[in-house]
Amino acid sequence: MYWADSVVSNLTGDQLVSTGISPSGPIHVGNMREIITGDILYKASLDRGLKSRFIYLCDDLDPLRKVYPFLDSSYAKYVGVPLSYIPSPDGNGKYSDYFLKPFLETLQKINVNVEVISTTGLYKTGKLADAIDTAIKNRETIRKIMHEIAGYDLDESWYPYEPRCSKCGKINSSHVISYEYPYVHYKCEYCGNEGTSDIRTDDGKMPWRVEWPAKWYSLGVTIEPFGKDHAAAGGSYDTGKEIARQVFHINPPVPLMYERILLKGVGVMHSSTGISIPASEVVKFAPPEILRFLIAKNDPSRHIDFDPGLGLLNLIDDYEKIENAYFGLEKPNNENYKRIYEMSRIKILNAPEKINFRHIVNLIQIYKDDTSLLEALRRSGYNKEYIDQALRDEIETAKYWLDKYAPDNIKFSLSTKHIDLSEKEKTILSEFLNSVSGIEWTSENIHNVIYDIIGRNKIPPKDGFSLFYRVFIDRERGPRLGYFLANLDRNYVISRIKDLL
RNA sequence: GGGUCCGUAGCUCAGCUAGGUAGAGCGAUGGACUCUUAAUCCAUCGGUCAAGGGUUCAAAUCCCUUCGGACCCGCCA
Repeated sequence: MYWADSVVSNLTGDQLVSTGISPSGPIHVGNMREIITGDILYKASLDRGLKSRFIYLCDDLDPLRKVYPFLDSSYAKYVGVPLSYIPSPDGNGKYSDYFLKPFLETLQKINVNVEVISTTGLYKTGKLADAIDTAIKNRETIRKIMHEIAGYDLDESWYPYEPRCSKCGKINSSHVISYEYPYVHYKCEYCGNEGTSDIRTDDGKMPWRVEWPAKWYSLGVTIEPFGKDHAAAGGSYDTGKEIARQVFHINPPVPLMYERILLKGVGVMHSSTGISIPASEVVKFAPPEILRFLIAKNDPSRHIDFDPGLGLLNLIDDYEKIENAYFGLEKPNNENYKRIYEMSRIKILNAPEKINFRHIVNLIQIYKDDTSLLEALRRSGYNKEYIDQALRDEIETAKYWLDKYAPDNIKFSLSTKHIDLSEKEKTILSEFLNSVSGIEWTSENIHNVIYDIIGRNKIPPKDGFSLFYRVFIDRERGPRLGYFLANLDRNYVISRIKDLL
């Protein structure tokens, strides 16, 4: 059974799938596993006929942990201050929104319709006040759970609440002196300020290990995917589920641990080390369904090696295979192909997309203007009189990929360079000109003509083919020749050869 | 120290939450053919399912142990 269907197979009643990513920096491909896994679970739950919701909790009341490499040193003063209370690196609005915005735009593109909930907002509107009150009143129980399950040694003065200092703004520097609903009295160790927090607003927050089950409780979360870092023994899921049971008296959500996405040949992605690709970047160089596909087709417990270079083309081929199989045009290569396709596709189609990505990658290297590109596309089966938005997007995507991620050996450009030819080579090209004027301009015909000429002249095929590549793209190898020339205008081909003879 | 995942053909992996004849793609080999940004078609070869033990009429599949690999957690989330 498909992994997502398996997770929801025993559930009954209303479901709430919850995900969360901190907007402390650029949200990268690795983070996308959280949200897309959540989306797939949500869809699987709906497909099972369960009334379901899907939320993304944006942890924007979390403090800035440190001055990340992508921040300038002026951010030192904001370390410890919640992300929603720090100015954006570009000077407009909040820090958290700066990183959230491109992420949300990406979600649009990959058809993830999630309710975005700001954690700051949750606190501010008092939605977590009941949970905070309960947690504080049961702080002995929580302390015990933390000790027994996680090995934490929290002293008796510990409170499951971190006040936000009203003077310096830091949320991780105060200790609680006393609590009387709804007020927490604290002293800030950083600036010495003594103050009062109202738990009915965002004057402070619960520490993560308490906040997580508090969210389950306050929102009614029933399904939650999370990274393996939370899944270790004694980790936050372990303590969270006990706090859920003993303190909040609820059942913890069905967990789904997922592995990381690694960059092929590089390793784990970290915003801090610079080896990461922002999610907003991926949808610029890959069709949007491919990002979904990457995550939908792999079992969450398996890590994913993401290769934005040549591997991307193979991934796209793989997707096209599954799409074709879905429409009965090809034999499936995966027993879950139907579900994988349904979870990956961006919109429902009646037939597979016609234009192959590799094909576009080749065509845009030949045709630099829309008119000739459109002509070439129409020759290869595209049947609109204009370049529609979907095709336009695909072209832009392919261009961007070629420019930034494609390996050199698949790049080429039409050559106008003069090259010196031997007599033998001139003979071959002349014969080609003679044969080619009368044929139908198809890849097969062209290939046959060339093959015949090469054979007749008794030269090694390799040399014969590379001659044509030298003439047209100034390289020794290239795309399949018949296919390639068929995509060029016949008159162009003829005149280019004539120029050289 | 603890945890998760992985180990099945030369390679990448499927099969494992219904235990019932060991699978696919690629590669290799042979053949056809038009060397082609991973050409196409046909055929063949190829596995003690990491190892050991247990449960069972029956184990790649369930349980235990060991070995090897990757990753995660250890008071940050």
